[in-house]
Amino acid sequence: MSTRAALDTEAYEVVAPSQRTSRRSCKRENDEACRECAVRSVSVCDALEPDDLATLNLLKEKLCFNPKETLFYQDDSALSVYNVTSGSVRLYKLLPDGRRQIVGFMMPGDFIGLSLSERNGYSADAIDTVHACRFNRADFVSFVVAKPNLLRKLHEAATHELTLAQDHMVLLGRRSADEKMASFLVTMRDRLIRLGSSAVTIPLPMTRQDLADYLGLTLETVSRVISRLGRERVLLVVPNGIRILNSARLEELGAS
Amino acid sequence: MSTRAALDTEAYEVVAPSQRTSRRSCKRENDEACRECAVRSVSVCDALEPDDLATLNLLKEKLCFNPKETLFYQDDSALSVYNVTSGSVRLYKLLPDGRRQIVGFMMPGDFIGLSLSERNGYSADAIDTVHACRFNRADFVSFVVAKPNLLRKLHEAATHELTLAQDHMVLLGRRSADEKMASFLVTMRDRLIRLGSSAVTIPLPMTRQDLADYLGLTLETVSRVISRLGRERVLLVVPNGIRILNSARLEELGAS
DNA sequence: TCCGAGGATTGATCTGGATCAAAGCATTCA
DNA sequence: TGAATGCTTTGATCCAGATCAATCCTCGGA
Repeated sequence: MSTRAALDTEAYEVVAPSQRTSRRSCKRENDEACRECAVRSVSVCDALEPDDLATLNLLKEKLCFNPKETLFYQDDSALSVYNVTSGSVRLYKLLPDGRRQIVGFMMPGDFIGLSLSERNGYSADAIDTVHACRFNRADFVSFVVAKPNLLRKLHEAATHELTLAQDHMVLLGRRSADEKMASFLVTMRDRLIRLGSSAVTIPLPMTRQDLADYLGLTLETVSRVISRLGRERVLLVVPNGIRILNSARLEELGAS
Repeated sequence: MSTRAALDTEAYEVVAPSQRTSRRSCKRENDEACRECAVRSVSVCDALEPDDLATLNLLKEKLCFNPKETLFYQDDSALSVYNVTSGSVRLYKLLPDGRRQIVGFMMPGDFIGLSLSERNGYSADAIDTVHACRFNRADFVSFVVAKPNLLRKLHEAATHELTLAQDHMVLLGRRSADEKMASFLVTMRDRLIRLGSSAVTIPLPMTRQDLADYLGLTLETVSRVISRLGRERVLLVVPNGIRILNSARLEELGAS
């Protein structure tokens, strides 16, 4: 059963998925080949030799999603898998009464659909404008079966995500609001550094509600914590992001 | 860096790992071949043909751990991977100040060390008496590389664990104490049913503190919730376990 | 330039679960 | 048989974060 109906009536407004009209502003850009892909080195595709990369290139469909547009819904049949090339995506699960837990933010180079399973375990929406490669799941699975290198890479990616999930459990189950925020910012900074950003300023395209649903807090608490850390000169709130002023203090708070 | 030092001085008393003396009461039982293994059908080994199973059999070492004995510590170099054949294991992460989050309970058929990575992402102790097959990690990795079937199975197991981890995040981040307990019991019951148990009574070999550290609560809250559900005739506390009396009510509370 | 909508912030108050404290209950060992 | 040890339960109180309720930006469109 899809959670689409629930979504439409709940607090989380989204844009309907898979409708050509809603993606009109973003044209297809299939001219860009996998071999020239900017995020290849940080994504699972890096496991492939030039020949196989060329084959993969034929399977891909480059798409663009507008802010708030939904890629797919939890429990729907999983027709596709995705590789994010730019922008940020929120992955989340909803309880029947509308409570939401964001289980991850996906960024350039991240692969969505590692489980290769029949149904989506969560919903996914674009936070800002998102570019992604889409693959038909069945085609992709067939391709993977013949490419042990790629399967190994997918397995590595899956176990890496599992490690992140376990860290997230510690955060949700055992940390205070301040620690949650600090830990999130430190993790985000390190992730951006790995993506090649200078990361003095951390861009936060998501709303306070998104942060709250990621950290297991309310949006008011997130706002208060950020304000307090601002007052303490640990960070500085800038438009669409946060600048870290006192990295040592933040790391101390977020220490794992 | 190992968290062993922290453990020794903290509230969670454990038995030192890898000392032959502490395992003296459990003799080696390498006579039991993989092909006759009771949990094979529910474990990753099921991916192997008879020939390969015989090879794996030579790699395995059947071990027994006493209650509270530690299999390995978080952050230590990962020398082995394990397949649990009987008993229960807690996997947990510790914060520097001793706060603990249990990230999973492993039961017969479960594989520990799916990530095949260099270091342990968590610590693991036996809860009750545990029997497990141990494999040298390097040997196991070499074996896997030549067996795509097994790699596929490991990947499936990893993504299944990821799904469980995501459900656990929802539980930790967005559910009340009652819902956490109910959801845990329902999940445990279904897991036992899949293992072939009747599961009218759910054995709980772990302590209230373990449950608390799994659910992101305190042991007092766990005790109070169980007492309340007992008073409401939803369940009955029995020695070393819980009997579900009102399954419908429990499922309603634990609904996802 | 003003207006409206969608965030974000801040304040006042409430409460679920934590914390502190004291029994209670089995085992095991002397 | 008693007493020590290691859970578990129950009670009293406290507090971090939730909830309820105004404002307060900020930015895009008229």
